[in-house]
Amino acid sequence: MEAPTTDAQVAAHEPAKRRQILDGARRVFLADGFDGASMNDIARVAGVSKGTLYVYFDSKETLFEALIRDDRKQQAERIVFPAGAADPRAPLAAFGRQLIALMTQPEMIAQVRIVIAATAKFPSLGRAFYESGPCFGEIRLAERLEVWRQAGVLQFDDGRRAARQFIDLCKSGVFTACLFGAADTASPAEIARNVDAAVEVFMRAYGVPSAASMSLAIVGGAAIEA
Amino acid sequence: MEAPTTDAQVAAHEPAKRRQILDGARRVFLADGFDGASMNDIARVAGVSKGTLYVYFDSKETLFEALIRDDRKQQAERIVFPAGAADPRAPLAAFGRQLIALMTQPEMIAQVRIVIAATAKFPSLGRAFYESGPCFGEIRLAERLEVWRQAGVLQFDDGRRAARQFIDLCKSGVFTACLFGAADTASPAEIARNVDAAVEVFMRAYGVPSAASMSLAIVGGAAIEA
Amino acid sequence: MEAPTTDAQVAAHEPAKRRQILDGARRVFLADGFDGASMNDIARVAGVSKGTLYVYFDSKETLFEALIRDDRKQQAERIVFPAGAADPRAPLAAFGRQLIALMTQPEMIAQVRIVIAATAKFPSLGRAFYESGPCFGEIRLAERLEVWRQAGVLQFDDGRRAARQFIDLCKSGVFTACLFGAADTASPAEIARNVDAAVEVFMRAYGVPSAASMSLAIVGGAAIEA
Amino acid sequence: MEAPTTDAQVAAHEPAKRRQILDGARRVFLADGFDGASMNDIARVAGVSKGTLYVYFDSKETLFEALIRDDRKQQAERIVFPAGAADPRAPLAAFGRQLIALMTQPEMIAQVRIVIAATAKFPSLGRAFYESGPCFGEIRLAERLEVWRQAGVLQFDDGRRAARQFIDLCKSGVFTACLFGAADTASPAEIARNVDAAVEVFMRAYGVPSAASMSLAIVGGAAIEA
DNA sequence: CATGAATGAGCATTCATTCAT
DNA sequence: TATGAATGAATGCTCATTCAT
Repeated sequence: MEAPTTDAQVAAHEPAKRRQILDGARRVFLADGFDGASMNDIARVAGVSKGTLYVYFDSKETLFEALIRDDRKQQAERIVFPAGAADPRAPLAAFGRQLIALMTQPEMIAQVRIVIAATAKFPSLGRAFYESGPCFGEIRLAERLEVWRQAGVLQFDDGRRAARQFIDLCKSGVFTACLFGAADTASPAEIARNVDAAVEVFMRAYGVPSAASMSLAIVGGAAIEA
Repeated sequence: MEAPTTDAQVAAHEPAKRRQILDGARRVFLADGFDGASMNDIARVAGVSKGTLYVYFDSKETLFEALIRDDRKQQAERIVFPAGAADPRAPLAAFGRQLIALMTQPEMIAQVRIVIAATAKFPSLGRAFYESGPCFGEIRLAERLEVWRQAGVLQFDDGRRAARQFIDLCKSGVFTACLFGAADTASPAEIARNVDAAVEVFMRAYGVPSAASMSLAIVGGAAIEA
Repeated sequence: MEAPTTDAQVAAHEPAKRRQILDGARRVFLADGFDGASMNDIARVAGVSKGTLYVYFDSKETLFEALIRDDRKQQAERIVFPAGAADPRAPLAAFGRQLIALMTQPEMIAQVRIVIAATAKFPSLGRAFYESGPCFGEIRLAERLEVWRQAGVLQFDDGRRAARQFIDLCKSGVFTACLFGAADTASPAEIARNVDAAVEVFMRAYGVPSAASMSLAIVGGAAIEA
Repeated sequence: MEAPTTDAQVAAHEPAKRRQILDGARRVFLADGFDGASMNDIARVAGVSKGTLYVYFDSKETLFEALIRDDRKQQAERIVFPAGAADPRAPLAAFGRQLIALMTQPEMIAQVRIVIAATAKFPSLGRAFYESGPCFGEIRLAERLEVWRQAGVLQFDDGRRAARQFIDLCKSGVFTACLFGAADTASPAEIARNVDAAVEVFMRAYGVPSAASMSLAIVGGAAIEA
């Protein structure tokens, strides 16, 4: 019933108006949810007529999908991954704090909620979100961990798993609470405490202890940062 | 010219019919989402008239809340927490496997999705779910960890945080993937692998190196990752 | 579809419970209107079950009709008609004040409103109300006027018309305003002013300038309009 | 995420369609009453879709109010008030006959009934009706009476009250009977009789006895006017 | 290409009435 | 006789979508 939609539409029509519609749609969808949002509201907020909405997007569902996919593309680039350093602790902590601060922002929570809800209806959408979000961050972090492993300050078999575990340890307790509305946001102090605990656990599990690493560490700073 | 009811209705009338309605409602809500479910459908699936629905529950919202709360109550009792044992590894692993198997069941995933979606609209519901679900498990696990701490096999400052971290390490990578539809379910093998890794990380972070294990640990880096 | 209802039901069942139902029905109907009243509310306010309602009355309409007819019977007896006196002015004024005070009571206004509304649906009910209310008062007043006419202090051809005109002059300006919600009630002062003006107009139109009153009237003009 | 509209909608869109809706609404409301009328019926009778109803009017209530207000506006203009003339009798009688003929038309009776019923629910509507109907006529008539008073053919203190009394005398007996369904309409003959009686009473109460009548009045009328 | 009036199926909810107990 | 749970048609209202302009 659709057809070449996806690609055709991404390129179709005035890109400026397309963007304008998506911006209006984002505000309304995030505020009211997929079902709660009405095309009327979206048209009004976007400043176009209802008819125009249907020129650019075949249906409410199509518009929603396009919106989520577009957003993902932009957000992945906002995160700064830890630069190499002799001791992973500080960079990991900085990365964790940054990540959790981003993830617990109300708009991000709203978006995650709506995507999770939509996944039941549009499985491909949830998958796309997962791959460009959690998965993407995991891969990038794993690349950094690998550098430290090669430098001999970390040891693990499965870098992806270690990266994932670190991220989940950082989220532990703050993200889930926000998602279920048990907390509105996480305060910087709370985030810091949580991330520090995560770093501690992570380092005990994967840090190379011993005189060996110590002696390495003495000279290792330079080698590590890759 | 109205009535008190609230409590009367929560517990009201024929409990069998109440259950019958909740069972129908569960099927429809999980299949179609909160907004997607129609009271008409629920009545049909439950095998009662629309009017009867409103005799037992004041509104769609009320019915949904009752459903989620009831389910929570039942599910909390299904989990068996690790019994005391000299070595925490096996009990923790058993607990983790059981927990993750439960959490990655398709119906559970569907329910979590719908609750997260509903949290945007009814924050109290999300909070209730969080408290009787994630939070509850955390507290119970923390109690067990405390036993081991007093037995001298674990050491930590904050038992709640440790418990939460263990659970998040178990979920790491499988639950989130299911939630976003990136995986349909987790295979027992996958769960086992993930939970074992979680136990390993947890024990390295919080385990007390006893004389026995210490000798292992000296050379144990290699042994561990298996 | 009914049958011997009216009479059968008037006599049927426990008269005490019948009264109890009618009392509850009155409160609800007057508060909420015919359509606004629900049989549920009536049952609750009357303190009987919904089923019992239908044992005593065939339908909501039947109950409503019975209620209005019963009420009419009682109210007609509340009015005291002017006793004979040499000069009609004082008795007429007293009667007028009493009548208007009764007619502008909020409950009476509510009842008149609901009956007028119901007349569109149940014409016989409006007619019954009219005959036992306005019409009845008119006839009784006409009887008194006739006494004065025979005493030679009033003169008119059509006693019914004169009576009706007097009543309408009394109501003039206060009753209609209440009926349309332009006034909540009429204050005693306002009623008195209006009734006095009515008496004045009525006496100028129908009073016989007797020798006695004439001598008064010669100088009395000033006294009158006060 | 809503709109201003109120005024926009009162006057909004195609005036022709607005009129079309109001015409349909009038037929249904007058036939079935406010509660008895369904928006579905109104849409069908008006020949528009239910959705269109709500484009032009925010709610059933709004539609009803607009209908009543519009009708009022038109009807107020239909009445011709008595022109000045030396003798008020003929103009007053003509005015009275015209007014009562209008007020006893079945559609007018139906509308008055429905407004009175609605007043219990929407007091502002009753008040608006009163002010643009009874009140308005009263004021206009009082203006004419004043002309006669200045010409020396009528005398009174309170022109508004006199006007109101004249109107109520005209209505006396016919309007109330129609309202309660005790009469279907008033025949021209009946109206004429009633209005003539009203003029008679009114002139005796407020007329200045002319030279002609004065000789008669020498013993009565003159004294009266004070 | 853009508009916004029009559509009508669909929704949550209410309520007069019935009937097994 | 009295009950109140159950019914299901009907209600006011919304909204994704279409289409004439």
